[in-house]
Amino acid sequence: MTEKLKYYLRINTNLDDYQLDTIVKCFIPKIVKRNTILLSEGEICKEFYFVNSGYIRTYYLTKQGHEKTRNVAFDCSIATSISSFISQQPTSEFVEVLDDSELFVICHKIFYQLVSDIPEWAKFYRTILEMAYIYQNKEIENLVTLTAKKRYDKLLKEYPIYIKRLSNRILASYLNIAQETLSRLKSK
Amino acid sequence: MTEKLKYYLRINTNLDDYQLDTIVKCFIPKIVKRNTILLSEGEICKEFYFVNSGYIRTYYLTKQGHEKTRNVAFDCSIATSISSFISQQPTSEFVEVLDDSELFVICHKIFYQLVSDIPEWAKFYRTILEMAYIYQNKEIENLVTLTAKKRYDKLLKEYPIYIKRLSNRILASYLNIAQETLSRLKSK
DNA sequence: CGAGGCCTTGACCGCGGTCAATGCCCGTGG
DNA sequence: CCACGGGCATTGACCGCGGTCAAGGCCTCG
Repeated sequence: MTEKLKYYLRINTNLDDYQLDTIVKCFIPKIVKRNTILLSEGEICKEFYFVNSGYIRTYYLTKQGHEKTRNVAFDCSIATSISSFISQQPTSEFVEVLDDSELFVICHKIFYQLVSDIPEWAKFYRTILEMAYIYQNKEIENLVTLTAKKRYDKLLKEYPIYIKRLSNRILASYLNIAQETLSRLKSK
Repeated sequence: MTEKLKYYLRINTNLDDYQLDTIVKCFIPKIVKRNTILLSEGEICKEFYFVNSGYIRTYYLTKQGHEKTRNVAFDCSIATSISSFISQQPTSEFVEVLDDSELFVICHKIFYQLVSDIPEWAKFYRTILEMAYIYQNKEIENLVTLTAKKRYDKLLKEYPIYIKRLSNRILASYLNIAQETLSRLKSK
């Protein structure tokens, strides 16, 4: 059951087999039903997820009650409310399971224990941060330079999986446009 | 001349005096005139700056030729085109000096040498990444949840230095609004 | 003194949001 | 098995925020 997690770590780190085993043991499997909320606004994020199957998203709510999806993690990838996980301050995000999913969970304390104890894991953590930074950087660039239509076209071209697997409601909130606008964009 | 840099490192790291000296020696002073471009779109970012006096910004150009300011580093803070510095891929950003400034520069190679050699520096680097992530995260939240006026009001309240020290042209591009709109917002 | 950059103000307008009505799909319970 | 209700998608009408374009004034610097 831990094959995907092991595979993921093997290709993203230089951990040796012994370390790999140690680390994998720190992850606890968690079976969750679709629509489960793993973390709510105001809570402190204590968990870091590896998505074994299914997929999950992070989003926040505007004052007007609109959802803004910031990230979607499909299977064989990682996710959490990074800001809160880092800072251990209350999050403004929700983490939600979008389909019946199998997750592996590592808690904040053990995660950072590994960062202190295993240099190669510290390096992996650094890489996560670097990638997360670059991802957000692109996201900002898209938001401030592209129209709604161009953001849609770009996503369709670069990451069609988002368009295939997400409902219009969530896809729209990910692209930061109204659901009605997305519907109109698609019908062209 | 290196007092501010030393002070900055002392309060942001746990480096001992010997390490501090080693590191400070890796920074090279650089005096630059206002409007100097330190890095242009398409180049690979090789330098990391500490702003001793003056201030610098990063921005990019849209297809329509509009500037979008993403970051301003005032004195006693750090700056670079982080995405490109991390990835060593061509940047989409410009780094520009906004006033006659004194900088300390450390090059990419030595920076990462220190990351490998001095664990405490690796930790400092991690903290930079964490802070940069959180900063961008807030920026996205502001962009997708607030109107132009509210972004201005929030900046005025939380970081009035931006409004005081930046020209309207640059302030507008930082807030992601047209200069004319900013002018109208201010006159209320 | 002139040129160029910056700021302000007015007129205009289009992108995309809001509101509302309708249709569709699907899960649930009688 | 069908009836019903709720969530989601679509479409139309409307409109407002904020961008664009243009003109004019002011300041700075060569």
